[in-house]
Amino acid sequence: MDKYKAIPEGYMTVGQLAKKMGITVRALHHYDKQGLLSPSGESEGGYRLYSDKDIVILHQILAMKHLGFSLEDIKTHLVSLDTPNDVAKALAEHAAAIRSKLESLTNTLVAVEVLKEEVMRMQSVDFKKYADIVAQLQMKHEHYWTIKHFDSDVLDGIRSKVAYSPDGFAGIFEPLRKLQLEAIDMHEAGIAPDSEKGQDLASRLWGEIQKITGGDAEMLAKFEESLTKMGEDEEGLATMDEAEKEKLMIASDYMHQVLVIYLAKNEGGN
Amino acid sequence: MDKYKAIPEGYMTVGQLAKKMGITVRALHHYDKQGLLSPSGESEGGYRLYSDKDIVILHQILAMKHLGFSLEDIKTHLVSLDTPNDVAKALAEHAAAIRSKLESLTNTLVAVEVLKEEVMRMQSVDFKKYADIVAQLQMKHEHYWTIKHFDSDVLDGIRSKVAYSPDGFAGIFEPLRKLQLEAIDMHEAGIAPDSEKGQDLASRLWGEIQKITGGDAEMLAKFEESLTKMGEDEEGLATMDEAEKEKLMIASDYMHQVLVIYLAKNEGGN
DNA sequence: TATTGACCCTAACCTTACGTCATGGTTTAT
DNA sequence: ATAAACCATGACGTAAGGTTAGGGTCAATA
Repeated sequence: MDKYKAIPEGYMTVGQLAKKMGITVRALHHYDKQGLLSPSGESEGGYRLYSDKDIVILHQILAMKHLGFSLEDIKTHLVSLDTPNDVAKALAEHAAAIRSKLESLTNTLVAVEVLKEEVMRMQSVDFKKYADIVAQLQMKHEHYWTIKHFDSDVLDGIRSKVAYSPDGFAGIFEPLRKLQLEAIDMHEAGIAPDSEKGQDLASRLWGEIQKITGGDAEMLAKFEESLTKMGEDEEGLATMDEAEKEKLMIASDYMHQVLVIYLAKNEGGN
Repeated sequence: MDKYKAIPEGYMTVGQLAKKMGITVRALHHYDKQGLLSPSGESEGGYRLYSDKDIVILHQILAMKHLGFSLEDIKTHLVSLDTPNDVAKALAEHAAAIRSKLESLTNTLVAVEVLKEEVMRMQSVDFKKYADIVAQLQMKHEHYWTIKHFDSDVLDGIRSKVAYSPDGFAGIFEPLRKLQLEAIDMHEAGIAPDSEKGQDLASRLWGEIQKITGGDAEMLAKFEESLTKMGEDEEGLATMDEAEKEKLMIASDYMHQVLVIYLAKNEGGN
């Protein structure tokens, strides 16, 4: 009655294990070759024989895969023999990652539906709108104080970039945000804007600005302007607490100083 | 002041377009070679020159890509010259797909958090639990009346499969659900269970059952039993309306008849 | 015991959407 | 004219297996 039974004691072949776990034989072969799961037994003819111990490991592999880990990451985790606390920490981190994915997927959903409405209402298709919608949804996040006071022309000009870049908004503005934080640190450390470190910051900052504006002259000018007038806008600042506001102003001020010197020195070059 | 300007009238080179849209030059090359977007101009030296018309197309490409379409699908849509209504329909379909992804991602999130709690509480790691949690979340859906009355041992035995199969629950039970619908149709058409068509259904049904149970004898028996006693369970049926209940019973009955004959004929074989 | 059918082995090429060189030509500023 | 910055084509690489191909192995049957 039972086709699979006479195979060695307590062992399963690839096919049996695959069926049981809902994966393919090829996947098991792959995991073996990649060193993720080598069966603990072998038949005389060279068949892979998996034991219960192997199944436990396979469960871990599949669970982590379901969580979005790459096989390579899974492998290192398997070797690292982590304690329950480590596991809990990793799970918590992953939960956060999933949450942000959920958020961006939700944005996408909204964008699709808004676009659909547009298409039906206007009886015409304009996919450029899609980028605008996606970008605007992403820019709404209060979290990104980085750009609160940018000229709206600048923001308009980069919508496509924000929408289509692999990591969306963050992918574009995260580097800039880091530079802002650096600027604050340097200000607090009393590093002079015309010092080597200050000018190094300026150089990287200018590079980022170029990247973001795409070298477009008009946008470049407006972008610069936006940087220097950060903090003047009362309305936008209303939602921030004092500490944050303070930081923003310091960063803005320091970046401005540093840039002015940098650009004066490198007028023609670069 | 503007580095890029002396290039032909109203044309951009790859690099300029790439910067503007936040993608890479390589991607544009790729789209060209795949026949998705060939620039409408060319310089004497063989440079690709993109016009505004090309940008419109690129917007469509990038938007659809963001929505999760493959380049190949995008290509067919681009040539199909769809009307606004077609576009709206496609968008609606995609919205549904996104919703189901959202749902499964939400499940994943819950599973991760529950598992984390478990790990912290028990101070031990058991990844098998993960599959159980994920599977149970998926099985909660009322929608799947297919399996409402299955023996709980059967359900226990396939949790890993449900959790890890690429399309989750649906990936495993969708074929079975289709067979149920077929059974109803055949019953209504008055096709005899021992006719050729009836036995064809039986054969496919048996195949599915084998796939789901993985050929395990014990589970196979229970699965069969579950099929035949569908509809007896009052509690589970309470949430269905009459029409659905009726259908379920018809399907269950017809499938049973068909299977009994099939198994009697193919006792030893197969 | 020999055969059969279901299963297993390894090897090797295929897939997506580009990233990343390598090599060499083009444009434009100086 | 020459360099800097851009562009072209070509070819190989990636992740996680899918998919043949060619050929052994296992367990049951004749």
